[in-house]
Amino acid sequence: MVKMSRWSPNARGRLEQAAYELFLDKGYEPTTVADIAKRAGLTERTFFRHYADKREVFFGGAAALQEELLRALDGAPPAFSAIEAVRIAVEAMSKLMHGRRALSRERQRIVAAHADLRERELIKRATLTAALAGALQRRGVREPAASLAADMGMAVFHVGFGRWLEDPAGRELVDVVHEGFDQLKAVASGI
Amino acid sequence: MVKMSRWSPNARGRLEQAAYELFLDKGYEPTTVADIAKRAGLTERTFFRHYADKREVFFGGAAALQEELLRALDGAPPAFSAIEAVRIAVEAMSKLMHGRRALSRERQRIVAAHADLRERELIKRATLTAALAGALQRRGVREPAASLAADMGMAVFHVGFGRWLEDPAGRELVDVVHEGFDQLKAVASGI
DNA sequence: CTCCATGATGGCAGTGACTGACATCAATCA
DNA sequence: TGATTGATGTCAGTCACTGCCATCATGGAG
Repeated sequence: MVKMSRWSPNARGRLEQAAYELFLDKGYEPTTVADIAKRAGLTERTFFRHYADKREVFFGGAAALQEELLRALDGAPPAFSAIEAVRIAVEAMSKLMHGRRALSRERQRIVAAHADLRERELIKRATLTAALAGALQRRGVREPAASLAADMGMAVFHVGFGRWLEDPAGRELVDVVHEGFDQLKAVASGI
Repeated sequence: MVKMSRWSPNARGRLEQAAYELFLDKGYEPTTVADIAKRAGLTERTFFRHYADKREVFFGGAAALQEELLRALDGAPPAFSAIEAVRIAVEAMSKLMHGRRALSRERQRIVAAHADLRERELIKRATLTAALAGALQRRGVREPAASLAADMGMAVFHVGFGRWLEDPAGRELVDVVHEGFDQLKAVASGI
């Protein structure tokens, strides 16, 4: 039997939905948290029970990315080098963006326009990087190789992501990222 | 002849000094901007004329780093590969930290303890990275090699910086970073 | 010399993000 | 039946940050 609450279900999702609608409509800054809560049929106070702050509502998907990243890394053959394992993990994460290019571009447009949101995005990236480095260490990779490999992998992802959004050929992110690792190797071989 | 102002000189420096003293004394969050301004003999309103926000007072040195980074990159021999040029630039920037290890460690302790400040630090790093990538492009390096090389260089700096702060041997940052580039090459050769 | 523009500052009233404390009340469970 | 739980509401408060206007030495134009 389905549990019935006295509250409308999925408050968190309604808040996220309301936030996106309002951000697209009148922009990020002019939209107050009270506006978002009102549109979701809730109060400002309740918004802050679901999201630590106004920006967080934009980054609900980060947890799923991290799960996939770590899951894939753990699945990489033990014989793989650090950077090969990172490549597997980052490419697996990239597959999650399949079919989301238009959405991603909209979102990126908003994030790029607001320093607040860019800061938050960078911290999400740093968190992913640290998680990746930690998982590499548990795999037996020593420092600073683990941190460097993690940073390099996330750099390839980040650069690839930006190119994917602009790619006129409409390739898949996985493919852009895959190629990025080859380019990384080429650049590094210049030392 | 020296210009005499009716105001005490170096308001900006006094604000920075006051902020550090208060942050070390009672911590970052409990210190209000009004506290800082008062200690500097100014008002809150004036604080915000010198610093865009409360965090910015912590990152006054970033501009000097960027100048040195770009200056050194422009001075690198044209025949150098992208990553070699980046190495020159990042190592030059690293030299600016000479003799500042104790200070840096204090500062890092505060920054690490506050998500706000970590976010701001990441944006400073991203700004440096973007500036470096742009300078590489003006040098003739194409994308995505320029962005990848810039990201790799900043990753080496970042990882090296962390190791430098903890290094029991007390080596210079330049040396830690120099070694970091070799380790980067080793990691990348694993692809 | 007079007057005016400049520029760093102060004062003040506001907005909006975020927090702590307490109340509410349907569902659930002992 | 009665206690507990958990998501929510209400309210007052703090503090970062902004806009607007006033102040007032300095320096230059006339």
